[in-house]
Amino acid sequence: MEAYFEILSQCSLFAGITQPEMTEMLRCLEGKITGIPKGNPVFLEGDPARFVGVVLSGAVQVVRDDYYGNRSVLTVVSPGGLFAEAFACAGLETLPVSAIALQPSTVLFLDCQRILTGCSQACPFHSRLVHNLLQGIAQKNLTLTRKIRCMSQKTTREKLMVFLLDQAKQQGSAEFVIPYDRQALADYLGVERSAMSAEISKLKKDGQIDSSGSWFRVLSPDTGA
Amino acid sequence: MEAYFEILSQCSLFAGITQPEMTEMLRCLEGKITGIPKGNPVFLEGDPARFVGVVLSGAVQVVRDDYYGNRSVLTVVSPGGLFAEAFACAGLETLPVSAIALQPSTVLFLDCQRILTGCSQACPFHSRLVHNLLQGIAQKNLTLTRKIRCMSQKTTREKLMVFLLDQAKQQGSAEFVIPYDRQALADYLGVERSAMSAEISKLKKDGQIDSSGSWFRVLSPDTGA
DNA sequence: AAAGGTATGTTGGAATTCCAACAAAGGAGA
DNA sequence: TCTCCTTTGTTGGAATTCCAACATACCTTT
Repeated sequence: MEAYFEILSQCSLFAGITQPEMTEMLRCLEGKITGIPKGNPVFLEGDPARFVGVVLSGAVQVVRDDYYGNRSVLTVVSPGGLFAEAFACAGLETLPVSAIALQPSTVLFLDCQRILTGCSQACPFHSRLVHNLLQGIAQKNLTLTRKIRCMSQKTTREKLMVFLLDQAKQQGSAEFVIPYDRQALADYLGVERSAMSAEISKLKKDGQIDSSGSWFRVLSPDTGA
Repeated sequence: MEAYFEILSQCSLFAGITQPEMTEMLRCLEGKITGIPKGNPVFLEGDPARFVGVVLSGAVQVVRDDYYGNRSVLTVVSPGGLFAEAFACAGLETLPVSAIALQPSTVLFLDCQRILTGCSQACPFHSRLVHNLLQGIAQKNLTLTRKIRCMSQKTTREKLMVFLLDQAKQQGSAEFVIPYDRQALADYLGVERSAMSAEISKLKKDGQIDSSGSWFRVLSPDTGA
């Protein structure tokens, strides 16, 4: 278990927790480490949603089947990544998704109730763990909300401007660098890359923004005042 | 404070907590009840994001200003509703939004750290409170994810089908009733109401679905097998 | 039953987006 | 430096969506 300390320390769930604390904690939580052969399920839709998973090695793909059984990939989780935490914390009885090992993988399962309830020994790190869990889910909440705000705009131009103004506000400056290339930005906004590129050009021509690569500047609108 | 028991008991944060427990808890948490005149701010952007708010009476509007100062309404919170919880839990130092009382309102503020940390008296209801808080945010997470899954589809038809298949799966039946009228559904999916109505008609004509009002049935696709 | 109002369905042209194909601009490696 | 490959920008026609206007259905009130 100690072999995975480095990976675990990168997991948001264990932020600010040292190795000795972590080993004690894992014992206390009765965390279970399981190896899963490539292509095998980590869990299946309908399984009880009791556990959060941490990928220790390999890669795990979370997939969802619609009513007809058409499968779509939701996420791919790398070592250090957490998964299924929202389902467990939301109080779902069963999982609405499946997870499959893309490579031979090692996964740490933690009982969500055990994380929340705290142990009889009043282990002092439970509150930290809960804090981390809550913080992670709340942050994801904010990123999802931001994305929806962009995607809700009607036109590509509006989606872009909402995104860029949000970045400017977040980074506290009219000049900033975005963490996406054009294709990733288009995917994020839910539009066509080429159409988006064209729109960026138009925004530049119209004097609304300036940009070069992943660098942008939003220009003060001429109020005419 | 007891006057608000009925409202508080409807708040997701206090689910499963009885009145005597609640009064003890509020004392323990040092909850502060404040009256806010109509039109006055409940809090302003930039204020420390330490508190979660519960509307006890009136109505509170959460608004966001973009980089240029254009204001947009994010939510309107009614009595029993929780707000600012994601910001406080995500660990933001300052609030990225403002809140304004639409009517003369009463708001209960709770220190988020105090909720999470637990009190020295080992008040037995803290864990329930944390559980409720986490569960609420996790559930919101799932609803946001669902919405994004629909909105990410390219065409109105695909958005509709993803939504309907998701409903069928959630409700465990090919027949179900949706909790939206046409306008609300269009807003949810981010499309035009009239275009969506037309698309529903087409889907019916194509034998993909059957519907009447808020009742829908998704029909098994003819696999040709 | 009539009238008014609201929600829903339908339609046609304007506007926008998608799509595919290609051009241009870098970057990495030989 | 040259070549190959990836990323980004540009363009035109096809497809889709928006928008506004109107028709129809349903519900409530009188």
